[in-house]
Amino acid sequence: MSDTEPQAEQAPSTRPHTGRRRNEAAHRAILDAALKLLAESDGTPVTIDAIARAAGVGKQTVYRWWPSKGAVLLDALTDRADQDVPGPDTGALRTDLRAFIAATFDAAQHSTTASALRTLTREAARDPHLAELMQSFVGTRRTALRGLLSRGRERGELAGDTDLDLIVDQVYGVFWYRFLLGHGPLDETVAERLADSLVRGSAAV
Amino acid sequence: MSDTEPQAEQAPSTRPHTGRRRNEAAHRAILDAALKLLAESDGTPVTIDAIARAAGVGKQTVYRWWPSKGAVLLDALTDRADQDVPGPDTGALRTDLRAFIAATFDAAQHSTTASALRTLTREAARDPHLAELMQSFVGTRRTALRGLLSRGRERGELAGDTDLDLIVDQVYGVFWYRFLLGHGPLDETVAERLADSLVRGSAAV
DNA sequence: GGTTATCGAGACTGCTAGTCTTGTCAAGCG
DNA sequence: CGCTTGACAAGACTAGCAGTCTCGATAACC
Repeated sequence: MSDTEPQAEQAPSTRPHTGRRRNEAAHRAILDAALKLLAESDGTPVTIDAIARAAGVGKQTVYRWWPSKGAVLLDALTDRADQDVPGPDTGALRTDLRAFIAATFDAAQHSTTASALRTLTREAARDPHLAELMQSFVGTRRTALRGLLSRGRERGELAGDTDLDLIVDQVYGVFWYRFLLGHGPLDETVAERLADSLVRGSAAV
Repeated sequence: MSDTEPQAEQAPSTRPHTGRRRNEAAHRAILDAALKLLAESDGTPVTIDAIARAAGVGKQTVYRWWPSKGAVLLDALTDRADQDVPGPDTGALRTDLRAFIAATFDAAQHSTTASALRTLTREAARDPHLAELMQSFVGTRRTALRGLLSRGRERGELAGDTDLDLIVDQVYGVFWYRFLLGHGPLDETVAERLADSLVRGSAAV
């Protein structure tokens, strides 16, 4: 059971001691180890002990820089994940929305990010601190989508009384629901169908 | 910290010993205690120890009848929750859907069920066994909704190539998303807007 | 050159799921 | 009647994990 993992990253004793200065190499090793374990474990929780062992650091070193396990995990994910939020502006709501949704679905397909995100979500269910951190991570994207919809409404592509927040939640609702349960596809076809029906459903009369 | 709870249900020593026969009173006491704790704890996990103590039974008695904590919790919820799935049939898809969604939203508003369901979901994130049990619980409702949509499509109220599963997931996606995060309302107005835009979005041409 | 902050390692606390133990009690069987 | 047996309440125990604390080593800083 103790040797099932590829075992660390070789770095344990290699890394030079930096005395009273912060050891940036250790910082990186922790993030790398966290991301690696997050990506490998499909669903099963990632422990701090495992991260520390894989990074070749003491647990105290982890807790010196991050307040909780959740913080480490989220940091590891955002560190690598493309932080750039899609903000397509093709001039037409339907195509903007198609692009946005497709990009969102696509980003979640890359297996490394996917299993990391899945694990992170599961952990967030128990860790309020992490849940809060994830809220702000997700908030950025929600805001971008809302802006995109708002532009469309101003151009008259959506009815003036359209509930934009509801549309945002329909998009992310479907996304998370399928992403977490995995009972239906999240491909480009679905993205287009969803975008089209959302626009039609709230089109100006 | 040990006396914050109303403390048990008085029954501990009151309940008569049934010797070699199963004690149905204990069975009920466990379910009642589980539901009560589930309803009281908003978010914070419910422990088996707490259930056993509140029911005045030994932990072994709990595990004699249920395989895991999750099984007890789900059993407690389904035992009380209205198991009847809404299946309105008004003759028109738009009104059927409005009624179905409104009923779903409404059922989740009753505080007892709501916090129980929320806690249960959080636990399911960590307990695969419970997650599986919940799938079948939820599956019944998904099937009912899909049937409702299918009827509408057959009546020509939806385009023939409509992706019914995507609509189902939009409904439950929005529901769970808002239910768990609580950032937006789940009232009748939202139910109607959602139903209307879904029908319009996939209406036959 | 002494102080000080970081480091790796790992012991330790506290919490919880699930198992095992013990002594008790009544039902069923002879 | 009296012994066996299964369920029961209580709680000790194991195992796993988050987060804290301790310790000896090391190098920066004054």
